[in-house]
Amino acid sequence: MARAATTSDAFNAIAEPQRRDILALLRAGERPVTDLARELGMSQPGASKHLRVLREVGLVRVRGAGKQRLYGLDARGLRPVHEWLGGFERFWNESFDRLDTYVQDLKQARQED
Amino acid sequence: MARAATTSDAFNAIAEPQRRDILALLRAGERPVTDLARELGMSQPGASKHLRVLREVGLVRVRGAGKQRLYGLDARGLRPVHEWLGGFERFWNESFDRLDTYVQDLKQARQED
DNA sequence: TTGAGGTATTCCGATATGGGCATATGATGG
DNA sequence: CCATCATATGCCCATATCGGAATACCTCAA
Repeated sequence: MARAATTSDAFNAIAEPQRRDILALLRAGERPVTDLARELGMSQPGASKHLRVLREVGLVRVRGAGKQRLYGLDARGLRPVHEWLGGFERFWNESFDRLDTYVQDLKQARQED
Repeated sequence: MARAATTSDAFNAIAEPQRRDILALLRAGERPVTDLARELGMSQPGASKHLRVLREVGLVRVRGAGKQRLYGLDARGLRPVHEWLGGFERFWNESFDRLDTYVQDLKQARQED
């Protein structure tokens, strides 16, 4: 089996940096494909492909506007990610502490050599 | 070019559901590989591989304990993800609104057919 | 030392990726 | 209808993936 499809969920979709960039740009408002491509330094087909992925996981919506197609952010798709992360927030500081004791253990072990 | 390596960053590491499950389990405390494998219904080599990835992006720490190796959570690695997401929280409700108007546009367009 | 439990690594196959390029499809204005 | 701009798709490549199976590795105990 290969890796899960990028189109499977938001977690996979935002694993790709360029797609994160696209989403970030779209916070400023709707944009046509070519705009995004130019602004992010990618090819037009490249942008279209990434947008397709984002569309398929529901992070982005399209709207025809004359010849153009305006892509807009639909941030609700990020909620599952945020919720999953929420389960870990309380461990951030704790992890710091644990690491401290861990590092001290290492030092001690080194002295015992 | 293929997809970015899973070991490249936390975003890629948590794109895999089983790895998310491992991290979630580790919130309850350190565990040896076999434990995780059994509890999550995966093979021992499978668990080891996922743990390697998590180790390489710094989401997990190991500690030898006799024959066993205890894996523990290091949730700090999730911070970048959380921070990136933070930039979108304020768009969640707004997106709702936008979607409403979008749906209404669709309805209207359909009536005009 | 040898054996045994616990874990990591290697090799394999099937599959999905992202990028470049060419080209198909769409919509608009003459 | 045609030419044109805007976008989407298809195809190909090199590469990375995850999973399974076999096996190498490590640590302890006898």
